[in-house]
Amino acid sequence: MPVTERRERRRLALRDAILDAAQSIVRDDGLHSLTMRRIADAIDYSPASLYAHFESRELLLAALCREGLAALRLALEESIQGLRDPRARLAALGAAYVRFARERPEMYRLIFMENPALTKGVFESIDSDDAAQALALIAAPFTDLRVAGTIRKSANSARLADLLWTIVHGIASLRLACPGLPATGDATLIATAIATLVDGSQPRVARS
Amino acid sequence: MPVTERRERRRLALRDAILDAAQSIVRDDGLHSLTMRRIADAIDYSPASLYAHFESRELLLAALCREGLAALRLALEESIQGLRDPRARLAALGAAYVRFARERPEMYRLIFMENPALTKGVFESIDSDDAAQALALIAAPFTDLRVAGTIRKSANSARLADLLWTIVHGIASLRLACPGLPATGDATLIATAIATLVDGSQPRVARS
DNA sequence: GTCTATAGGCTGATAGAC
DNA sequence: GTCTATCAGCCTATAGAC
Repeated sequence: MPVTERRERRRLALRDAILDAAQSIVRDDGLHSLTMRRIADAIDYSPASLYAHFESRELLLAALCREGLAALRLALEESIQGLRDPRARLAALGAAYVRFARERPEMYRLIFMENPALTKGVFESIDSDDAAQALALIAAPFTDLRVAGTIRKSANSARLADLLWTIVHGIASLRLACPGLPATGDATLIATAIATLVDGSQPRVARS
Repeated sequence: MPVTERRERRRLALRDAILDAAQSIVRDDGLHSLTMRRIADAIDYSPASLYAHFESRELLLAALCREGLAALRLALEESIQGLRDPRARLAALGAAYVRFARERPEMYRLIFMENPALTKGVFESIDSDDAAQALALIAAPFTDLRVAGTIRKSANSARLADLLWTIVHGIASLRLACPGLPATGDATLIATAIATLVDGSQPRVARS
């Protein structure tokens, strides 16, 4: 209620407006169209004003990146709401991951394909353990499968999760990079991946 | 020996020199440092001269991209020289693929992570069926395994090859994008991938 | 084919008035 | 905090002389 608090709220609102505008520009016209001038135009401010809220374009991109990563984690979480079967959860997670990349390709590019320094910085920034939580989301079903005895006791669920992440990232980034390749569709790739990851980790039995 | 032939040879030599210079710049200072000016400086010509050999920067990049793709295919071919065991060939191919991306990160970026239009154009250009041949290289061992009865008759080697490509591309591009993630090392990821792809495709047997 | 010169853009960021 | 004006730099590509 004090004046300074009101001011602070206004300040944050403008900061959000800047990030929202940036997001729209990235979504509509791609990452390389995101210039300070274009953001300023979109919110009807002068380019110079932006520097009162973000020290540099680089830091603005990092903030955008963090928002995107949080959105990705949310999409993954929502995808497994109500699913109890571990295999079904893996399938849902894989599909949701690839769908996110398809629906927001430029955001996915920003997070994972643009600037290693940016990506690394965001993944290391403390308030964004979104990454770790997302990976934990993927690892949990593998642990369940191991406990249930579907896959062998020696199976390493963290390693399997890393591998599944690698696969869905591979699918997503290949789609964004060379549309049409590989020829096998998303759903088939994901299904084959999960089937072989699980079957290939079954308890060993004697074979004829 | 006619004059025109000599001239043509000189012309091609200069074209190669341009591409070589471009390659060095990309390798040393990254893709975004590759400007017509810098190439011209490197070969001691004026920037304008380059346009006598490449219509535009875009077409120069496409030529560079094709060279990179050919080099990748060559690296894959060399990696399996003398290897007869299908599993060993798969392992070698995977390792060689990821090594290529690690050793020439900016080239890998150019081929697969930079500009979808560029990548698509290169993959569609007729003289670069390097892509198809590289994929065939990966599919062959799976076919051998099927013929040998190690994996089941219904296994689709093209699909498994697509999946393995997706995996190694996933590894490669994650390494370039966020160094250190995932925590599992390249070799382990590749080994786990191949082991599960093969084991997960074994003939089904009765289980206790 | 190669040159010089330059057109015609764009960019991120800052100084200083208000 | 926001503005105007601008710095200082980069870029691709072309015109026209030789």
